[in-house]
Amino acid sequence: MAKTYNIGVEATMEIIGGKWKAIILCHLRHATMRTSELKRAIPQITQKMLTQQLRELEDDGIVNRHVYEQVPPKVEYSLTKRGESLNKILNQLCTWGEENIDERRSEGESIELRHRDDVNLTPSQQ
Amino acid sequence: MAKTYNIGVEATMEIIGGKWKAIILCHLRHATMRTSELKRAIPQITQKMLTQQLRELEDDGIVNRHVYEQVPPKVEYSLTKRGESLNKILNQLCTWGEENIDERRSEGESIELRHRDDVNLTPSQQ
DNA sequence: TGGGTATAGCACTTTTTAGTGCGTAATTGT
DNA sequence: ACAATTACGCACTAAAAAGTGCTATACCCA
Repeated sequence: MAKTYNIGVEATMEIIGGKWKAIILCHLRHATMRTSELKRAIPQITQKMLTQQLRELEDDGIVNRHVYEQVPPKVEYSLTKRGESLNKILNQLCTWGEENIDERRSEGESIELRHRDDVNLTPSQQ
Repeated sequence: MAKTYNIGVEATMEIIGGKWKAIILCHLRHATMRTSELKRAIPQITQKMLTQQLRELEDDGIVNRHVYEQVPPKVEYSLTKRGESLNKILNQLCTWGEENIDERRSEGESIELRHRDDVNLTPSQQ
C-alpha cells in the first residue's frame, strides 16, 4: 500500500523522524559502522531500537546492511546512494542544533537546550 | 530543567520533530498566517494539534504569536528570527521528499512514497 | 561443562503522541 | 432570541513509539 503525502517534508520526516533515526544517520555520514560501534556511539539507545531503526532505514533504501558470515556475527551498516543524498540535510540539522543551544558542556561534548518542562506552570507552581 | 544532548541533530529534531511541526513550519516559511489559514492548508490536522504544536514552537522561540484584540478572535503566526534560520533546512526537507517518492498525483499535489505496510509479511500473509 | 562473543528476535509493558468531543468568549447579522 | 464566527482550553480515549527482559546462535577458550 502506498501512502499519500501532501507536501515533501512529510515524506522526508517519515523517513528520518523519530527519536533515533537522524542520530543514527549522522553517525553513518562518514563511516561504515558495525552494530556494536553504533551502539557505543549512541549509548542510550537500546539494542532493540538500534536494530529496529536500522531495519526500517534499510527498508526505505537509506542504509546498506552487510552481513559477514562468521561467528560471532559481524554486520556493517553504511549509507546507500539515497542515504548519502541526505548528508547535506543531516549536516545542517547538526549545525543548527549546535548553534541553537544555551550551553555546551566541555565534558563529553554534551549539549543543552531549554526544554519544555518549565512552561505552563501556574504562578503557584513557580 | 535543561535537557542534555549528545549531538546537535538531537536538539534540532526535538524542535521540528513529530507529525506536524515541520509541516506547519513549511507553511509559515513565506507568509504570516492565521490559525484558520493553517488549518485549511493542513486539512488533516485537528484544531487541538494545530494550536498545541504552535504553542510548543512558540515556547521554543520558533514562531511569533500575534493576537488581535477583536471578536471573533484573530491570531497570526509567523517565524521568528530563529524560525527563519530553519528555512534552508525546511526547503531541503521539502525538496528531498519530493524527489524521493515513487509517484506524484496531479490532483491536489499529493505525493506517494513506498510505505512500510508492505514489509515483514510472512508468505502466508502475502 | 560452562562463560564470553555479536547480533537480533519475541512477548510484553510503559511512555509519548495524537485524536475526539464538548464547552466558552464577545460581537455581528437575522 | 439566537445562530454564526474564531481560537482555544479541557477531560478523556486511542494509537504509535520506545523500553524491558529473555532467548537463540555457533564458535572459541579456560
